[in-house]
Amino acid sequence: MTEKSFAQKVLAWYEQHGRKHLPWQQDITPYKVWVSEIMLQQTQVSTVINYFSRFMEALPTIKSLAEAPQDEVLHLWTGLGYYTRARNLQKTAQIIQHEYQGNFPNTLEALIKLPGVGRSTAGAILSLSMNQRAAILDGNVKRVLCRYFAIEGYPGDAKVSNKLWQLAEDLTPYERVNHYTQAMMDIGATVCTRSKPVCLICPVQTDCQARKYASITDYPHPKPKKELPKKQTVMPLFKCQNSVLLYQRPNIGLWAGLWSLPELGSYDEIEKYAQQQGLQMIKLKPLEKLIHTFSHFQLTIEPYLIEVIPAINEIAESKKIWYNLIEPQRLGLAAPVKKLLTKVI
DNA sequence: AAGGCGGGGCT
DNA sequence: AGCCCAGCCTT
Repeated sequence: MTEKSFAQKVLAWYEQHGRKHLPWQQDITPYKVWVSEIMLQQTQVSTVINYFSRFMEALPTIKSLAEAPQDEVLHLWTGLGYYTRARNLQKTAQIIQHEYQGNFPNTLEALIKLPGVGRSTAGAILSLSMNQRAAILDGNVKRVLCRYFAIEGYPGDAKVSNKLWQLAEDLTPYERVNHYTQAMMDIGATVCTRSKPVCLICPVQTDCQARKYASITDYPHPKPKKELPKKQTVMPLFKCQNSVLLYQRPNIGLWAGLWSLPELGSYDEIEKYAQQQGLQMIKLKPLEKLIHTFSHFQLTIEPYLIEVIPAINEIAESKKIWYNLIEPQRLGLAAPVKKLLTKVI
């Protein structure tokens, strides 16, 4: 006896555990599958059940949907979100009504052209309602495949997505595609869940690569964090005895109202700045660079510790202070500034 | 508080 | 092609 194929295992699982009593699985039609798929794109099954039933009661046919007032369609959609989908739903119903004599097209190419129907939804309609061999790749299936094959990379990335589609199509059986498709979605939704997957009851656990390496929840890889824009600044710590020169930031913008070190564009500006402030530089020592991450950018701080002698007739300014490191004044400091100050005591 | 979801629309 | 968005829900 030869080893069962992936699809055979999935189909065997479907017999026992697959969902067969959902409202859109009764007296299956392309219309029901389509409406349910659009709803399921954004909402979980338990919620969709009620919306779906109400929707079908009010608009039981493509024709009724095509001819309904838009307000009626949106009313039935209220609470589901993504309202352009409700509008697309009606647009597509009108196209089917007028250009396809009320019958769903039965090819991938034609289905994909319908507004709101992409490759995955088209695959679902073909396989679930027409038992045509077509693959789907919704979030559930993506997760199952990413884990089973330990797919590296973010599934939203085009290269990774192409790979997943290829695998999804290769695995799709020639018989009982409808059951296979339903089973894949069910496994993703009930077994191979995002967190706490129940591998022990999974029909394909033995060959699952992610499970093999005990790294199930490492897959699918998360969306890579966008690299934050990088900015640089030079911060001189002008030090005289136990005090460092700080200045107060304006009341708007970054670090509003907090006290900070001077922020200079480059090392070359230090001397000029010191001169302006009437500071005589005695000794200069570069400190270790400091990276500070904001929500929207990353700031690399190049600090320099500079011993200075202030001018005799130094002018006091309200926005300027000699901050005593031994007996610190009580005032607000920008976080990285606070950190820098602890290093020079 | 962040991230996922399938497709559309913009660059 | 790659990026961002929608609106609600889960984690």
